[in-house]
Amino acid sequence: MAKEYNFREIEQKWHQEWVKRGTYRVKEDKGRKKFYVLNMFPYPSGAGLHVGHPLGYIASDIYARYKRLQGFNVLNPMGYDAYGLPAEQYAIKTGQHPEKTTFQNIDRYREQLDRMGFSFDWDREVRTCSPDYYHWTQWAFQRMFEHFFGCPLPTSPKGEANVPKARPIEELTAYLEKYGTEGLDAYGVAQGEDLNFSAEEWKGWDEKKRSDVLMNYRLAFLGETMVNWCPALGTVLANDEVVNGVSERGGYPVEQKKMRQWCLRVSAYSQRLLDGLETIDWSESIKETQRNWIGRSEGAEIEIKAVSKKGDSEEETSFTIFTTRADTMFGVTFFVLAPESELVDKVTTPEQRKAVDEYIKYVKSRTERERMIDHTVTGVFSGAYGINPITGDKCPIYVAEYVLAGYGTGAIMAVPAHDSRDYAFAKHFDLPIIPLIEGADVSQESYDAKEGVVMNSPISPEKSVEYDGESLCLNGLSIKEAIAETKRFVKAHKLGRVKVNYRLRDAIFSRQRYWGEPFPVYYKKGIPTMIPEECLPIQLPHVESFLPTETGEPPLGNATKWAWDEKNRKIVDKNLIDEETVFPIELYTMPGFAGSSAYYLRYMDPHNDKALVSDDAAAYWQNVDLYVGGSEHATGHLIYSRFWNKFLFDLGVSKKDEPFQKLINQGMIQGWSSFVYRLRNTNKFVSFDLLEEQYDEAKKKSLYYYQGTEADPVYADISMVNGNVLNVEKIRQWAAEFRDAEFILNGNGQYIVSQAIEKMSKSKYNVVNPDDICENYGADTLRLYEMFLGPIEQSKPWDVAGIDGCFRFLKKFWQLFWDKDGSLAADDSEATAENMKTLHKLIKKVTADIESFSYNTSVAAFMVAVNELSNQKCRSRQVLSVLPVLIAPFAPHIAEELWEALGNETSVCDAKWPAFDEKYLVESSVRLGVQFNGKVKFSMDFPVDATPDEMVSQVMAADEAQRFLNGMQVVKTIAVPKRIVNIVVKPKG
RNA sequence: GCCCAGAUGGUGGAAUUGGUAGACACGAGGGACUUAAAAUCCCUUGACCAUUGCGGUCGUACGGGUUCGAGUCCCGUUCCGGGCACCA
Repeated sequence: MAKEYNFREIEQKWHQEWVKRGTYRVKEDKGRKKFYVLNMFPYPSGAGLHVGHPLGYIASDIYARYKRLQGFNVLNPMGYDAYGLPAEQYAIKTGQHPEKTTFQNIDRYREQLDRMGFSFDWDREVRTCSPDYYHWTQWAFQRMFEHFFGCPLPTSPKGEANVPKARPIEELTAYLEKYGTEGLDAYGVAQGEDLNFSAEEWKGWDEKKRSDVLMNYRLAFLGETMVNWCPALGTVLANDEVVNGVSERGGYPVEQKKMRQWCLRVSAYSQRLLDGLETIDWSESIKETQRNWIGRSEGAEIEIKAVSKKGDSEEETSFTIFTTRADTMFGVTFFVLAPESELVDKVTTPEQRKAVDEYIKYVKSRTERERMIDHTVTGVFSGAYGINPITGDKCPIYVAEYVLAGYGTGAIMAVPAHDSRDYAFAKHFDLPIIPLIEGADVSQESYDAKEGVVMNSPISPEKSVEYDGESLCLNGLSIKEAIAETKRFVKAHKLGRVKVNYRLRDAIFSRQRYWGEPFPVYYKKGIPTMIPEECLPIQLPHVESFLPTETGEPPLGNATKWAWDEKNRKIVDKNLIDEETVFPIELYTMPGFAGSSAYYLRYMDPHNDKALVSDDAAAYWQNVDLYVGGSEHATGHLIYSRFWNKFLFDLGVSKKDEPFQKLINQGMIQGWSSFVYRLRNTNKFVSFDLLEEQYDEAKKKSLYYYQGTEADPVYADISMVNGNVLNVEKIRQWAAEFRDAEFILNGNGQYIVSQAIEKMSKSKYNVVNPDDICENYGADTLRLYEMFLGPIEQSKPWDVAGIDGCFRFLKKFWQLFWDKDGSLAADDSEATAENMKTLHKLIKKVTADIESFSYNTSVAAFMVAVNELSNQKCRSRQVLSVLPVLIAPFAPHIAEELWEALGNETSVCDAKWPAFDEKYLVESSVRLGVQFNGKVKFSMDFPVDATPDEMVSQVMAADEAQRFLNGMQVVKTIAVPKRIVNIVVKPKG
């Protein structure tokens, strides 16, 4: 009897062995080079893992194992992102406390992960919801609170490089004490607020006022921001949770509300986040996404004088506009303010007051979302006029919602000829349009392109105001030159300044939720104060009622023991609050991204209770060499994490400016959703091929009818379907709604379902569970198959059909090592040249493929090699003993088993990755196609080292060539060694 | 609207980066073994024409171009996916 490939036995055995031997435990080892591989840690949802989850884990595990075989000291950890909204939603849905469900889900995940044979060092596991872990989330938050961002101040320690970074807030307070805001260069003055004061003023203020002022600079700060507030749900909602002004869940009204929230000053790091992208090895598309998100734009801020007639007198104020098109100053025909801008109130004339107030009321009634979708032109005249400093023209100032308060200065100059939004507005309000680019036709639409030659700038010389004897003229310049020239002019005559703006917003950092990190903050007489560092972590109190409350009180308000006793430095009952020594603690919790922002640092030193990470560990592991995860985190986690790391880098905690050197974005594995069709208002289901399709233009989807009755699609579980044929008996047992249903079958007696490729999700009943695959084929087959499916970066639907091919391959691979009688086939016979060629071809291919993450082609290379060796009847130990090492990254269980069978006592993980030797691959001759006029006519063998001349003369001498040379003359010959021989001929004469 | 990435057999996907397109796998068809099934093995499988032989023609979304030679490079078009979006 041949020895059977018993994957169940093998895999179980090695799971136990690995644990017993501690095969995957990692220690810092200064003698070896480190390599840090990381997956985005999973969110343990109630549904468990589906086949899509392991894709990235397998890919990174292959790389980690490969690097280890190459002699690197590899860190490959795993943990759980366990705090946040989904965990809480799941708990609410199942009526269980999140503490309970989260730990249940984690256990289930662990069980599933363990089956797949990953080389994770579980001793380093982190859970964001564990106090040992969030201790350091809270710690980092406190440090952000205690820092501001900027270049060294005169009050900073001497000798610091003049680069902007996080600096202790004490340097700022020392400055303010000495100089006030005079000459201060620190990031973070609140938008639109005039924050200038003298040292005397500062000294005169009380603690509360100073605290408020410093909030404008702290990297973690309390700020007033507009949020989508849903009173019925008692929580803030994200933009995507609001649809048409009502909550997505429940349809409750949502209002715009200004709320005091904790925020992180991510925007301070805009330029560094942008610059850092140049130094990391990420895909161009994800870098581009981040660049868009950061949204740097270079432009100019220009001061505009405004006059409003109030009664008989004229009142003069001024405002600042931001533009990237300084060259279009001569085309300005009006100005626009954002409705939320504080200037609106200042400039509005009494005559226009009523109209403006009404307009602002209307704008306030609209949600952020409505404003995004609906671009109809709205606006109102303020009654005031702005004076264009370049032309001296007096242009009306409008208030319109198309100008956003949060970007730039909340005020713009409108150039209808060269901006489509201004154009639409000008047409609507019948305002003049002055074209500025030669040849641009602006009678139908604006000319927005940044190409062309400037004209009408000015229309006539007197239309350009003189400053110190100089007036601006841009006529004849290209747009680029005109922009530069205008900037120079504006700067030289102090009409404004050159300015860079970023779209990146500060992150709102608090949630009215229970299941998150509590803030280590208490309110001492209304002043937010940090709980002393050595008292951390502040543990999340257990509360029975964790649901958001209707009044908007955060659930932490239900905690009875939730006040800070400053004197005794501990948490006490909130009834003891006296505002003298016992103070209320912050009731908000941190958002999901708090815990996931620096977890990669914690893996380096997960049990340290003195620091987030020890200096030694951080110095050894540096940063993540290879990070694997979904691209959906491009503008979330991957921005926050980079921000967080840069902050910790400024503090010296993190040793690298960028946390993730190389990033691979694995694609999604989609599921095949299946639909059965129920005739409306009946319990009859009709086979899909019997339905008539009609396309509904209004709903933009197909509707289905059977004998005039509309049929509605209903999800059927993927396990009920074979191909596209429904197992009727099975579905009757699956859910009550089908038990007594009538199924109308097609002519073949089958019920056909319709199918769609969708994201794998429990609610779509298209989830394929990796456990079933492991059960039927084994983890090695699953690993191999998921890699074989295609490039890891690509999204693709799960199709179980091809898995047999990988299973067959592993069986063949296994059989290579065993004789018919079940004894080991490997012997001491010498490997043939053919054997060695196959082996080294494989080594070369697999090595190159792993380095470039082309795992699908390396699996194919294995299949070819095994077929060849099998045909060669190779028994040589010289060859066979290399194979388990090569396959170990992909299929570790079978590799270990064969490695042991070959008589090795150590784990295959500690073997050495084989080097390929070119000498086995060198051919004595190479077969090349011979072309005439670029068409391959026949093939010939050439010596590998043949020169072009030799190749050509060999072709000319060949009998086959005479056919094509007959009656022809040679025009040209092209011969590239090992590549191609081409003879260009044409008829003689 | 702007930006990014794509389009190759019935299917998933290869192609040394400009050098014989379709590796490998699935599916399909045919055959061997078997009482039978499963498992295993062998052959065929881009299209069309020829098939008693060689073989020939066309083919990488579409239209052009560069080149001895293009799936690969350039220009234009169409379609699909992703991101951003009154960001001045």
